[in-house]
Amino acid sequence: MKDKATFTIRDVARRAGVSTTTVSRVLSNSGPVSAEARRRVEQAIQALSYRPSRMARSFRAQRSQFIGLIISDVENPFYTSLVRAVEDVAYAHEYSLLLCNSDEDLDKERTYIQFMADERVAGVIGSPASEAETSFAALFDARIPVVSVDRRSMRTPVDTVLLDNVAAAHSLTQHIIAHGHRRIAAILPSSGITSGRERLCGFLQAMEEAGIEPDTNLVYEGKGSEEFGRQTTHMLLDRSDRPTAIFAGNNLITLGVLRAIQERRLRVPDDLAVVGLDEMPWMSLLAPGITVAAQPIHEMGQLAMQILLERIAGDRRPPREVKMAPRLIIRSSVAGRPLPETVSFNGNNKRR
Amino acid sequence: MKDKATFTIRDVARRAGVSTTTVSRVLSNSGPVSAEARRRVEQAIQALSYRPSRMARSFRAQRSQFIGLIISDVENPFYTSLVRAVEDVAYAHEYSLLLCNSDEDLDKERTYIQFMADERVAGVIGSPASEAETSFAALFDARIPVVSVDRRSMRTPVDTVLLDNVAAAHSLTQHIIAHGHRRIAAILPSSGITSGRERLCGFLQAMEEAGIEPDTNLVYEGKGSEEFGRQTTHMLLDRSDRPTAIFAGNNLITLGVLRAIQERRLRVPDDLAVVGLDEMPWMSLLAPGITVAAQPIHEMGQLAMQILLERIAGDRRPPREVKMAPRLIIRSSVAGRPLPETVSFNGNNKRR
DNA sequence: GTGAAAGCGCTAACAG
DNA sequence: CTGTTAGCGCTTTCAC
Repeated sequence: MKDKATFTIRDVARRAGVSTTTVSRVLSNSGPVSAEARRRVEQAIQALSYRPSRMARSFRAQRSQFIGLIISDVENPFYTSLVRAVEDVAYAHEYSLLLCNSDEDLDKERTYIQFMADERVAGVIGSPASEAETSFAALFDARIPVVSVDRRSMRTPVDTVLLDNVAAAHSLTQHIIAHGHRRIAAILPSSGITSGRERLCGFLQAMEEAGIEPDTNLVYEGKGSEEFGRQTTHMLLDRSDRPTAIFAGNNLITLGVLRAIQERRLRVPDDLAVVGLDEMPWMSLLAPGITVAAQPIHEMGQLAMQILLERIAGDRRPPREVKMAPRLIIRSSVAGRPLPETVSFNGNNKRR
Repeated sequence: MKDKATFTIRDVARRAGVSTTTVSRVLSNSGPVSAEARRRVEQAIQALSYRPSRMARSFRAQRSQFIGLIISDVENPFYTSLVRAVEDVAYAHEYSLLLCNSDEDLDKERTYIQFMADERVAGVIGSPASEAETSFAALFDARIPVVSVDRRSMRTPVDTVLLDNVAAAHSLTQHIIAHGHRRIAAILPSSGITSGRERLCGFLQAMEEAGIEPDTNLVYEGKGSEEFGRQTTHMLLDRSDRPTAIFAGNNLITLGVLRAIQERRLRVPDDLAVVGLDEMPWMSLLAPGITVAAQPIHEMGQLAMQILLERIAGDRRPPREVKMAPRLIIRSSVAGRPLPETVSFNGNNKRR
C-alpha cells in the first residue's frame, strides 16, 4: 500500500475484480449491485483509501458544486456576516464557497461574474456594485441562477433579498426629529446603489412628513466608506450653521462619523446627535451607545442561499423580491435633547 | 448568434476551419500558429464569445486553480482580515479562494481538509484547530502544499507564519507590571493551540522576571470566544481577592472582558486595568482606549500566500517558520495606576 | 505550421 | 445484476 499519489476508480475496480460501472454504482448508491460485489468494492475502497475526484465529477456533470459569492469587501462586517450565513447553508447542502471581493469596482465585478460563468458554478450570490450597470447576463446565458443581496440589479431580473431601506431610514430619521432636531444632516452611500437611493428616500420622506425642508447642503452621498463618513462629518462640523444631528447611512459611514467626532473631542449626544443604519457587533460597548437600525443579516444570507438552492433545483417561477424588516435599537446617542414637543414658528409646523 | 448555452473549443475550431489543437494553441499562446490561422481563430472566438471551460482545463491539468482557506470563523475580525489579504494575493495570481469555517471543530476541520484533497486544489492555507491533533496528511499524500497561519501544526511539518506570541504577551504583561500591578489575571485561548500556549508562556515569563508568583487561580484557558472572556471576567470579579488587571489573550476574549466590565459598570482603568492581544479596527473609538499588541495581519496573510505560491511553483526546500513582530499600541487602559513603585503590606491590601 | 488521436476520472446508456 | 463503451472539454504528444 505504497502511497501512489492518488487512486482512480479503475484502481478500485481492478482490485475488487469488477467494472468501473459497478464501483460508480456503489459510490453513488444508484443502480443495482449485488451484496457480494458491493462488499468487495467497499473493501477495495477501504484498502486504497480511495476518494473520487470531485474535479472529474464536476467536469462530467458539467456543473461544479461551488457557489460564487461576489461582495464588495469581506472586511466590511456586514458582508462578513453575510458570508458566514451563506456558507453555513451552502455547506449543509454540499456546496462550497468561492469568495470574491469586487471592492465596488465595476470592472473587477465584471471579471468575477465572467469568472463564475467560466467556472460553471452552481449558482451565484452577489451584491451588485451598481443598480444600473451591473449585469449578470454572462451568468444568465450560462443558465446559472443568481440571487442578489442587499442591493438590486436592474439590468437583469433576479431574485433579490434586501432590507426595507426606506423604513429603516425613515424610522431613524423620525427618531431624531422626535427629539426636537431640525438641522439634520445625512451622509449616505451613493444613490447608484439600492441602499443609498432608498435610504435617502426614507430620510427625505420623514423630513417631509415632519414639515422640515431638508437643507441640501446637509445631504451628502458618496463612497460609503469610513473615510467618506469621516471627512464629510468634518466638513459638516466646519460650517457655521452646523447640523445638530447626523444620520449615517451605513455601517462604515457610521464608523467614520464617530471617528470624526472623536477627533474633535465632541460629545454625543450633547454636542451632536448621531444615528446609524446597520448595527455592528461591538457597538454595544460604546458609551454612549449609538442608536441604529439593525439588519437581520444572517437571515438575509440564509434566505438568499435557500432561494438559490431552489433555483438550482430547477425552480422556474418569476424572480421574487424579499424585503426584510429592520430592527430599531434605541440607545442614547440622540436622547440628549430633552423635548418631545417643540413649538416651531416660522411659517410651518409642528414636529410629528 | 443565438445563445446556445455554451460553446466549446470544437465550435470555435469548426467556425475557424482549423483543428481544436490550433485553437488551443492560440488560447494558451503556445506552439506555432500562422498569423492567418490565429486571425481566424480569434475572430471565431470573438464571434461566438467563446470562453474556455475552466472546469475542463482544471480536470485536464489534474489540478484546480483554487486555494483552500480553512479558518475557524470568518466572523472573527482577525480571520476576516487574513482572508482579505490572502485573497488579494491569490487573485493577483489567477487563483481563487475556497472558504471554509472549521469553527475550531476537529471533525469539521478534518472534513474540509479531506475536501480540499478531493478537490485537488492548488494549495491550502489553514489555521489548525489543534496543534497536536490537526493533520494535513491527506493533503500531503495528494502532494498539495500547505501553509499554516497563526498556529502551528505539529503532526505534519509545513511552512508556518505566525505572530511572535511570546513577545506579544510578554510586553503586554510587562506593561501592566510597570504600572504597579501584581494581581494580574490572564484569560487565554486553549493551550491546545499555538497562540494559547505561547501567550501563556510569555505571560508567565514576564511575571517571573518581575518576581511575581502568578496566582494559578487567576489564569484561565478556554475556548477563546467572547463568551469565555465574559464569563471568566465575571468569575474573576466575583472573587474577594479580585485581580487589579486582566490580560486578555485574544481579540474575542478582549471583547468579552470589556462586555463584562460594562455589565458591571466598572471603570477602566480605575477599577480594573485591561490589555488585549490583537487590535480590532474599531478599538480606537473606545474611551478609554485599550492597550493592545497588534498583529500585522495583512502582512501575515500576504506572506502565507506568497510562500504557498512558491510551493505550488515547485519549491522543495524544507518548511520554514516566519515569526512576525507584534506592535504595542499603548492607550489608557492601564495608565490609571500612578506609580511604578507601590508599597504593599500584604495582610490585606488596598485596591489600586 | 498543422491536425489526428489519446486520455484526464467519472457516469450513463445500452446490451447482455 | 453486470460490463462495454462513449464522451464531458480540453491539452498534448506525435506524425505529417
